[in-house]
Amino acid sequence: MKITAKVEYAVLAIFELALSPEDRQVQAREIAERQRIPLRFLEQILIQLKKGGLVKSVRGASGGYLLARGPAMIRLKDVMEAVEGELTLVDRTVAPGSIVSTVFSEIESELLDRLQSVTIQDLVVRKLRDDGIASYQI
Amino acid sequence: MKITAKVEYAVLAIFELALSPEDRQVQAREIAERQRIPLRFLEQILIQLKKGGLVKSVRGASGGYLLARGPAMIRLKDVMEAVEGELTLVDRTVAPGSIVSTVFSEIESELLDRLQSVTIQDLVVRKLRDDGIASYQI
DNA sequence: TACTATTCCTATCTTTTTGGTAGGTTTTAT
DNA sequence: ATAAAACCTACCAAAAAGATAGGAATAGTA
Repeated sequence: MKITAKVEYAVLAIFELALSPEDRQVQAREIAERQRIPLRFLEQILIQLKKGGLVKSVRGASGGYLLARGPAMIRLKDVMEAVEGELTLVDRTVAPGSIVSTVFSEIESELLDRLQSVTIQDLVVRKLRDDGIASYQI
Repeated sequence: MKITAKVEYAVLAIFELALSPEDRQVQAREIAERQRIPLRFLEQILIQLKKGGLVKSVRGASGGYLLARGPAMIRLKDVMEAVEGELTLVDRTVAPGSIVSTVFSEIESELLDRLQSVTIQDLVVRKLRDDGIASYQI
């Protein structure tokens, strides 16, 4: 795989939702401004995240988005898959069955496991800790 | 990063050189036929591998390529870098300094370490073992 | 009811990357 | 001399990435 701008935008958006109070929808416009994401592009990403079951939306004026479940239940891999489809390091191998291909597959699996191991909650916790440390330094 | 066809071709080519007797050059044409790689494309890849210091070449009629050092001294990461330049999971992050970007960087480092941990010798050993097992099954 | 702000759907567009091809030069064994 | 190989440079087509655009559906509010 490759962490494209789109994937990073998706994670940033989910992260932004995780940081804002539960049950209070956040508008695409807000996220776009805070994270410097092109609004029309972000809209498409949010729709994909919705289809992937990661966010809920409220339509109409003063609508917005919320997480569909708690940040501890959302993994980095989920978010990436929602916008990228199946995650692969090797798209279509050129020598199927070869040892080279096998080894790449093994490494791919390990990478996926790693992405699975990180939750959005983890990111939030780390941010709070980082901000805490930063505030001591003033 | 992403394991492109080009990268896989490069590893397959190096692997092919590792399998053939030392100090006996192998022609691009041979590698191309054995691994089903478009010859003209492979030629370019071999030149990059040479510039990367991984292979030596013998020019002129009945020339060819050899590994520049033993397979145990060549790592998967070396081969990939020779043809792809610097390996990155996140090309240019969209939110530098953010926790999201930091976590992706950490995972990238781990992936690079993993690619560093595999040598071409490892691939050769595994192939011999696999072939051994296969031959028992006849 | 009209207006406005928002989500949502579909299409299009531009740039970059990928995966080659092509023509020709240099080198060397025979 | 010839042929076969490495090597160099340029080009090209398809796919992916990164948006932008037009407008429909929905809902809060004056």
